[in-house]
Amino acid sequence: MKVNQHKIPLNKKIVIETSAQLFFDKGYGYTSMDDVSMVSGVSKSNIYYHFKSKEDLLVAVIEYWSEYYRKLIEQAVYAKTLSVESRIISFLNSLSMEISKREYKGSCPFITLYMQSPMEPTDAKRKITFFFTRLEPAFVELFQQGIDQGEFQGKITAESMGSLFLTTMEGALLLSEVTQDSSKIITTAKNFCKMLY
Amino acid sequence: MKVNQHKIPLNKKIVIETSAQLFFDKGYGYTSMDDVSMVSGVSKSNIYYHFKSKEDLLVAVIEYWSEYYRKLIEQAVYAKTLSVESRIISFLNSLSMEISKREYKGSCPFITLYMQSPMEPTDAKRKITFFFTRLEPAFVELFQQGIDQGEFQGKITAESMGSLFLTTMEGALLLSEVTQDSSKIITTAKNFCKMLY
DNA sequence: TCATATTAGTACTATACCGTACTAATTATT
DNA sequence: AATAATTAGTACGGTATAGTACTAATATGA
Repeated sequence: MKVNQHKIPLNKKIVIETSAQLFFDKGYGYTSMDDVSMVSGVSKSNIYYHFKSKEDLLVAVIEYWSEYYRKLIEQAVYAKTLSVESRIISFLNSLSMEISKREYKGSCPFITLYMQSPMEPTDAKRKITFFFTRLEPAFVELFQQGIDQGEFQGKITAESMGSLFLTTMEGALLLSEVTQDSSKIITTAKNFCKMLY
Repeated sequence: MKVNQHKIPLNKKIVIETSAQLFFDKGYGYTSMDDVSMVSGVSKSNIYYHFKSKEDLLVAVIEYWSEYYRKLIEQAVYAKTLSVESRIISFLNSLSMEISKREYKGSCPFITLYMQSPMEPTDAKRKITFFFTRLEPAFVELFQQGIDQGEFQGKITAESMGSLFLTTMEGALLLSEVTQDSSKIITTAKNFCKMLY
């Protein structure tokens, strides 16, 4: 009846999930370790038992978000019975639903956290960079399917399409936050697809 | 022979320009008022003579960047002898030159500063939102010219094009920083234009 | 000239917050 | 049962930093 089969201490998981939300909502710099302790209900001493520093916790949070989005995107890419555009739209719908749930605060955790990092290279920043380099091929594969199935015309290569799409949607996520307009995500995606026909 | 005709105290200007760079490079939260004082060479007491708080200084910095980019974009939009694409490319070239000058740190000051702001609405955040709402019509006008001159086909409206372009380039700026790849800006723009032909 | 605005310097306060130390209880694990 | 891992609690140290107080010098403008 144990929830926790893999020896991951329960509190460690709670702390990661709590601070993932807090860092995302309030920002890394505006979230104190005492905040994390209070909101999670885990004692501060226990937090420092699991994480040697706040930055160490940040790295764990980034791993958490990486895994979270990796799964989300995997679902979209491998639902091969649907058209590429409908897979894109359903993926973005789940994204924009989450964003409106959090009242337009915090569009993309990776960019948000990267921008809140210090100038110096850190493990956190490296992990974020790595996430994006891993992400692009997934989108390229998606558009390759779209080209192969004749859904999009091959005016530009699948590589360019995937890269451009990722870039565009990243911009849409951020601008939807800055302009408080969650509809931007879907309209951007639709316009993008229109240009590909 | 006075540089300073409009009664703007010299030090005030120096402080704004210095902190514009520091906030951009190091980040708002990682820049102390003592840093600003040391780098600018203006005494801290004098800084607080001109700005009642650090956040007040931030607002001035955002106004500075707004004006800076407004001018840059104005030049691009109203150089009507050139083709739209070449105006876009030359505008983006000046952008990416600046970015490589600062060694890929700090892509878009507005997004960077917005992401570093606290959750609560602030004057700074409002000014950034305002900047982007003002920015979009300028790009729309640019693409309207492109359609009118037959440079782009009207597969989507000039409104959609302008909005999509702004979104895409914003994403390119950010991802060029996160992935440390300044070429992304130009390649993104070129691919974007290719899709419009 | 005289008032006002701008400047530097120095010292200081208040506080938020990361991280540590230590104790002791409780919960796995073997 | 014994050992190790996980947990809470409490208190505190150290430091960075926003902002203030006050004095006094210098520039500016009327």
